[in-house]
Amino acid sequence: MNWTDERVEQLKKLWADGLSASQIAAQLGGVSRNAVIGKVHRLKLSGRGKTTSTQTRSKKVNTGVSGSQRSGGSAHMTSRVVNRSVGATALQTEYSTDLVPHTITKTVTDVVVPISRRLELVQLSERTCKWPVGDPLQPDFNFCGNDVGESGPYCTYHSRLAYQPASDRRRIR
DNA sequence: CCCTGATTCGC
DNA sequence: GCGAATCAGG
Repeated sequence: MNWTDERVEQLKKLWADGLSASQIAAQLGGVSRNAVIGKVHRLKLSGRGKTTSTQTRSKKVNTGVSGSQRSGGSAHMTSRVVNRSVGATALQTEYSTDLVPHTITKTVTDVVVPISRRLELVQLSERTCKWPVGDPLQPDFNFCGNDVGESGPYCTYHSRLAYQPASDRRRIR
C-alpha cells in the first residue's frame, strides 16, 4: 500500500480525532501502526491538539443490553458511569420497566454493563473479548475488546450473555 | 502482558 | 520517503 492523497487525508483526520496509531492503521488497512506513526512524524503532526490520552472512545456509552424495549410498554433507563478505569469500566444501569402491560413493573438495580473498548477485528488478541458490537453491515462495527476473564473468547460479562438464554439476560451479578 | 507514541536506520 | 525494530513509558 502506498500513501495516496486520500489515505493521507484520512490519516490526518483520524489522528486529529485522537485515534491511536494502531486504530488508524486498522482502519486504513494495509499498514502497520509503525507505518502510521512514521507517516505522522514525516507529516509533522505528531503533537495532537489536546492530550486526549487515546482512550477517548471510553466516553461513548455503550448500551449493549438495553436494545429490547419497544412494543407497547414504555420503559426508561438511566445510566451513570461508576468506574472509568478500563479493567473495571462499567455502567451501573438502573431501569424501571413496564415493557409488557401484564407483568410486574419493577426497578432493577445493580445491573452492571461494561463499556466496550470497541476494537477493530485486527486489534483483537487472545486476551480481548470478541463480543461483536454494532451492526456488522456498518463501518463502525467492531468488538468489545475488554479484557477476557479467566479464559474463553469473551470478557466475564459477555460470557454470561453468551451462554444464557435471552430471557435470562438480566440480573447480572 | 496489554497497550501507547518516539526514534532510529537500512532499504 | 518508508516502515520494522526498538525504546521508553502507562
